[in-house]
Amino acid sequence: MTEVTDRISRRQVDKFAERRSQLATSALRTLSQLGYARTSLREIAQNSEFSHGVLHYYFRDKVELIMYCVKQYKAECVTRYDQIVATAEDADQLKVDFGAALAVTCEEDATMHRLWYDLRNQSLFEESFREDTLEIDKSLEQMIWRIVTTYADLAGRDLTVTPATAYGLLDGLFQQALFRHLAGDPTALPTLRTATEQTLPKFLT
Amino acid sequence: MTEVTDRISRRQVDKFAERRSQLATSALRTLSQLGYARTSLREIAQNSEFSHGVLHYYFRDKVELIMYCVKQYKAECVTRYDQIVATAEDADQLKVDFGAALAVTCEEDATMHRLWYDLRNQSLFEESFREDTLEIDKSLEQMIWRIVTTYADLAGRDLTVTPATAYGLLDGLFQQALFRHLAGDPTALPTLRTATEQTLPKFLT
DNA sequence: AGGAACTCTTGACGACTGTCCAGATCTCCA
DNA sequence: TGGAGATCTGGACAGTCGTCAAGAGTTCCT
Repeated sequence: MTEVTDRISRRQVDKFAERRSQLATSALRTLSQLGYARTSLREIAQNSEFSHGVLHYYFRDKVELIMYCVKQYKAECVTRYDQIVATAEDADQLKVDFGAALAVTCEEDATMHRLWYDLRNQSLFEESFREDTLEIDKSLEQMIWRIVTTYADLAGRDLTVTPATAYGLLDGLFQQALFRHLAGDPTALPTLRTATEQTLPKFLT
Repeated sequence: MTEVTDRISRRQVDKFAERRSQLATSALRTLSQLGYARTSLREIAQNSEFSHGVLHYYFRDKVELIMYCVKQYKAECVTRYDQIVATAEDADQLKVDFGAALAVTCEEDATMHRLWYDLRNQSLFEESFREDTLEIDKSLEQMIWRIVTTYADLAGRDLTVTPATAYGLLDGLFQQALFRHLAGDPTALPTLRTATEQTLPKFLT
């Protein structure tokens, strides 16, 4: 008896979770196109295959939906450069690969990155966003730190920056490149590559 | 005749400009508290001594009002560190003074800085914001460049960064500190100081 | 003193928002 | 196959939004 209802409820839970994820994907697409300030629940529903009422069947309110979206986005992000770390053989190659990877995602995922910066900024005004945003930011910092420490290891040198500083500096470069790229500046991405390659060595002793 | 009407119209123009500026100041206060997404014209008017209708007497629409606000904010910003540049006597002093000044404004003007980052982000979604935002960003870059070149001069060394890279890196540090400070992290401001002091030397040969 | 021009208030408008709910539709087990 | 529960629709709700305009109030010159 318990086995059966467990199986049932698990299936229902899975289906429930699947639809939540599906709706979150639609929401992310709309959010990344319009930004937080201009995205309404009706707009999200219109870009999905459901009506607007269903959003409140799967999410308590707008905040819960957006937070679910942000967390789903996080999972995609934090492992983005792990392969570069795993396959790097020397410091210079890691440096070049990392700069190139930054430029690639800056171009391909531009709207998602711009959404991330938008939502991170919203957390400065909307208290309910803050906790999750800080958690994601922390994991991004750790992701950068894996790159930087691997780079130092391969170079056989010590680091002169803290994890937070390394993340702050590189995030500044990336954000600047994203702005200029989205503004139509064709030099934004090459500049991001060279700036990254010139910055990483400065982290070493 | 022309003289008189000129005098009149100039006085009227001045009064018109004064009231615009006054309304923009109210708007900036409200915007910095609520953020772009949550600020309405009625809210702005309520935090001023006028009714909401007057906003459309002095500004064509919401976009023109906010752009006027941003430009007014710009004038306050770009000369912020000029005195430090003017009075600096050696590189180490400039380094320390600059880090301290960043930490001070990060604390005292926290809500205005958060508004700046909010509006700069909006320009990634709202095309009409872009031009002015890029212009302000450029002047901030030049402001940072004045600091950095003065620092290199006093140190008697050459620079290894472009103006854009120096701005991107330092802006990343500042933004990170602003986030953590507003999130209640008491180490944010001391960390900003030390990180700035440790970063500036990395710009030199 | 009168009147023209400027300034401001007030209320209205249509559109849009998040939320909720009654009921239609679907799924799936007994 | 029937019916219970899960899922989904579409409309209604009370608010808020930007915008506008009619008219009251003010200023200031002749």
